[in-house]
Amino acid sequence: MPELPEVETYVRELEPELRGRTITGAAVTWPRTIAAPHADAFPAMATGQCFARFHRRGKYMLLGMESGDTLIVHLRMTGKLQVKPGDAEADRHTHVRFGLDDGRQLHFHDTRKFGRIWLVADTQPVLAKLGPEPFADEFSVAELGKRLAGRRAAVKGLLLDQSIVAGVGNIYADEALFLAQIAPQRPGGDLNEAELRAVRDSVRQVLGRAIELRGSSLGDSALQNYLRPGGEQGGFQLEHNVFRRTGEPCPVCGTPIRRIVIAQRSTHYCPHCQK
DNA sequence: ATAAGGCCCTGACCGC
DNA sequence: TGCGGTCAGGGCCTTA
Repeated sequence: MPELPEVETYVRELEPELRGRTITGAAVTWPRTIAAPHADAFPAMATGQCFARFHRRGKYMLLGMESGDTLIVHLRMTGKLQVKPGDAEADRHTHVRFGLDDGRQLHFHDTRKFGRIWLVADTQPVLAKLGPEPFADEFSVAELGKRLAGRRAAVKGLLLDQSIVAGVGNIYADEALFLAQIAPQRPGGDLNEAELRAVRDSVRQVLGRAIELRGSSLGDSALQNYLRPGGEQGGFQLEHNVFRRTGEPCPVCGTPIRRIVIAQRSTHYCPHCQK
């Protein structure tokens, strides 16, 4: 599932492909994909726009246009944004197609149909609720402590809350808590300063390494839920310590990795190393 | 304010 | 082989 490292990879790899290209047309075949403007108005608003600089905020891709508008793309579970040859067919899971002035196409493909696209002049309303970027100074130990203070919910669930820190999803929450040696079911408000620092540092470490390896691709055959824009796999799945390794030995102590459910999400951890 | 549960979707997978 | 039921999972919405 695309989280911050996967979205960062998309932004880095798509910008050189698309920058300077002009959209010559757009077709929407699953209207709910378009969050704004209304799907009926989307093709006309997109047509004629030229791609400029790309950015990322949390798990949102921000494709800046020369006009100042921004095409915001959230891949959610299974979304993919891929540049294709001009004669590429749209399969049943391709819900938005853009024509480009170099003859190629840009396809938004999404098996689960949870992904969303906005084309807006002002990104602020879409991004307003997001917490700090993990690599920003604003994601300090003190700030994290303030956001977790008094919270009784499990720290794992709180790491998935995008208003606490932006960009962490199920894979990286589990991997960060393993590195931090914190049990995922611990109430967030119970962490002391050293533990908060361990969580903060581990989130950065795991996301940074995953960006270097261009994300995690999990082998779910047809549901292969993350591929880079060119269709290649990322490499961080080879370094997962706990995620989807239930029953396998902990790489540190050998205790079998345990799977539990927290906040309706599968959670994987080492019951010996994580206190 | 916080927490918990439902919902959107589809394909994989399981048991019979 | 075929079929029905269950599950995963991010973000948003509703309910308590």
